[in-house]
Amino acid sequence: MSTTVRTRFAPSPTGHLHIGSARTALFNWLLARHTGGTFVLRVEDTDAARNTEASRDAIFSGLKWLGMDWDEGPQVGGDYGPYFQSERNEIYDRYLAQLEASDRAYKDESGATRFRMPDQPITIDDLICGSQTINLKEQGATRWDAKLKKDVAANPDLVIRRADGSYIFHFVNVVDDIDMKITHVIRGEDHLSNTPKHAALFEALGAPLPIFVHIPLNLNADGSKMSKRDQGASITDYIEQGFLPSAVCNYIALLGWSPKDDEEIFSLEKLIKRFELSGINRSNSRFDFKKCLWLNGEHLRRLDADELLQKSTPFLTEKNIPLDDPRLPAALQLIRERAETLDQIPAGIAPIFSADIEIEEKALAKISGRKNITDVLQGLHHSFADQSDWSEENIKASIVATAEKLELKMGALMLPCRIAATGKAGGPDLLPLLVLIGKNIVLDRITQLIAKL
RNA sequence: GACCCGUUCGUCUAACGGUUAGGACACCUGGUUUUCAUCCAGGCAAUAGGGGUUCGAUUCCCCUACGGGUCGCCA
Repeated sequence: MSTTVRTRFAPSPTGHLHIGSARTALFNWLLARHTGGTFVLRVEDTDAARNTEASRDAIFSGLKWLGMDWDEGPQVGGDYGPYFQSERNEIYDRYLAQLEASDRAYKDESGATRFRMPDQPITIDDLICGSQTINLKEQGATRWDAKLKKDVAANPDLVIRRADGSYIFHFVNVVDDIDMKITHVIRGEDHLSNTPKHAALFEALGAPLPIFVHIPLNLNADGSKMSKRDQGASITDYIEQGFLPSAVCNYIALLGWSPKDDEEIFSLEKLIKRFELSGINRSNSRFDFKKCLWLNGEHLRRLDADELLQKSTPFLTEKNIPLDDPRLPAALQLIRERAETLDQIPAGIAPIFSADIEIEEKALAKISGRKNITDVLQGLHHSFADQSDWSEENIKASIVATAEKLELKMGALMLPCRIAATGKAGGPDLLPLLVLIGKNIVLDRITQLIAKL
């Protein structure tokens, strides 16, 4: 048996959990789960000035919300800790001593420690991008100055420790991957160009290279780079808008990875089963929120009643919809067929639970011009009032009877009836909705609408 | 600017030299539901451009264009 897969997600806690980072985490997590390996969470907080506790918590809770757990890391521990880089200085000191002992690192005039870049070509193999060879000493001898817009002379030796003793990303990243026995480094393609440097460090530390997997980046819908402020960039956007974690995972998995067949609605379990590194493609992708929305609707419809209630609860509470109302389960079943996100649920079923409704102007405009609108509403009112058993069948019978009396088609009465009862032109299936609202309230609302016209 | 990666319908993608270039979202049209949504059927729509290699290129090679990335004592 080959060695067990160990992957890691190594976020820097300097902001919220970005959707692109979430996807990187997901790919690492999926590979570990697919292969029965280990998923490690490591917090890269070596930049004390930019790290915040709030950000760290947002990342943890974001991962958990998405459904990802970690086998080693903060909160759960593990054999290769600590899992905060800020607590690993002794380990870094030890590895640094190793480099210094072999004269691969030295202190420069400013007091910072530099890694002596080897003067020979370094070749890395990337599972996605192929192999590439580069001479870092040659290429590092100049540096692009963005302001001057030209190359300037530079020291090719990599700074790995600041004069104040704190360590630099490239060094700690490599040391931790060695020390934590990471087998697959799955990360964004923005790190591809850094990888030869990392490979040089691995070599100097006498460690074998992990398998590098640089995944393509996600861009905005217009092709621009996705930054923190862009729509849908933060995982909290999805939480607040009522997306389901499984749908978000499903969608981001499909950005850059393909099962190679026509299946595309995946639960987390199914993703684990199907995920293969060979299904990752090479080109950047753009976000398509409409497809994400569609996928969310699909996941919403697959929820069982209990899950639906549980997922909807925060959104219902926010809009003061009573959780203990016996009509709620039926209402949720009614609305779930046409909701794409959880936050669309309360508005759709609010007419059942709130005493007052607001008549939308657009809706009103659709019927206010009709000649016989008052007759229609009065006819419905009379016929409804006569029903002693407020059932779907009887309501339908009332509508049909009223339509015949007025020499109209049943369809012509549905919209006025809907607007009277809910204030909206669209919504859940009307007959069961009327049942749930209740006879007396429906009658009152018809009366109120007549008064308005 | 140098180096690196990429480029199939508007978008996500399939097709590991031979397909009428497939699927999905979006969009459009019809049907079902006497409402709304679902659903069903159909339609629109792509190999960036130019050279090779080959009997045959979406597929392999080169050039150009475009997009993205890297070039920090940020991660």
